[in-house]
Amino acid sequence: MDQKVPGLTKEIIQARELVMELQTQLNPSSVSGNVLVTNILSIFETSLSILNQIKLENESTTPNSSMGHFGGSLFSNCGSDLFQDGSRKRCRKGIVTWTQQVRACEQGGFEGPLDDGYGWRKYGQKKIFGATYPRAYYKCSYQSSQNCLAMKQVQRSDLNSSMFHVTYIGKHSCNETPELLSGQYSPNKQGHIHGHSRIYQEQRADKSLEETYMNFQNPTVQIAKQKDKQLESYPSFSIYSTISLQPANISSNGLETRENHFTSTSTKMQIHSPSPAYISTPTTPGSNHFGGYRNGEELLQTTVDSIEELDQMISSLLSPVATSSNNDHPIHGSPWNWDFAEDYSHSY
DNA sequence: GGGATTTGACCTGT
DNA sequence: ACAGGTCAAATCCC
Repeated sequence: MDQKVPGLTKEIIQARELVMELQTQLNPSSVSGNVLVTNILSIFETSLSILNQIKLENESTTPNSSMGHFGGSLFSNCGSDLFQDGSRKRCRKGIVTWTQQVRACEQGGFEGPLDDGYGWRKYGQKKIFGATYPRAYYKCSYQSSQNCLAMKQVQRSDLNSSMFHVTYIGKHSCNETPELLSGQYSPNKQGHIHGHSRIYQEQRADKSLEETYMNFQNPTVQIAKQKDKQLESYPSFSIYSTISLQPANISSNGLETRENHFTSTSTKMQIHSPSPAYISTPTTPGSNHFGGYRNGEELLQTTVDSIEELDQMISSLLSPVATSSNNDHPIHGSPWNWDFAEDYSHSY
């Protein structure tokens, strides 16, 4: 098997390039077409991650990775968190952690702040051994004022530089609710966070995102950037996260069986949403749902049976209804099922 | 002025 | 010993 990994990796990379080429020839107005292509690319990304992990496991003397991988998200069971780069994450007992893949699209403009509407404060950035790009560490802005212990780590994918791996650690205990889903997280709306206007906050977030992106894009950039910050002309891009529409097949030990990613690609779909962490979802095992999560709490879920329905859902998400400022549930009238799912909680 | 980010130093787990 | 994670002073930016 391990001898075949390089060949298989090469084949997948070739296929991915072909799909990328196909994507450039797609009609931009074809939502479902773009969704499918994006989903295929995401599957390639996942496949490459798996192959890389297999390779790392074969190379290491500790082959027992206990990382579960669900769709675009990775759940840690905290036994031996083996990352893509082969590094291990410190075990955090009793704390929910999950990873999601967030796509950065260089062609687009900024669709909004990098993060999920919560306020994050960057407290560190570290070069990770064996990884091309550094990992950035964030804490909830309200850690000190509200003792919120939520954190996240952002690292650009080595295998697909347009993808970021975002690891959320812990749930928010602060009172601040993300405003994107409630329609208040609009660049045109003002609010105040800790004495700063929302606009200022978003400008900071956008700048942070931009700089973070540049750091991840080229680890050496930050040195030059520091000297020449005002003169740098950065490319614009937007961040999209993935939504898994089909749950991963889960084996008896609770971990996804990898083969099923390949055999069920016709029904396992992902769409990219302009609202990053809100709609992205670690797929809940064992249910055929389309869910959204917000820092560990599932926001919504529904079942998708057809492309038409998917289109309708996307339209709902992108419609003005979804950005109405006074809705507790901003996607009224959409085919979403607002029954909140059981906590998928992966506390260990 | 004050909050956020940067980054080298330090801490901690393996 | 080493690598990941965190701290905190310096710096940035509004």
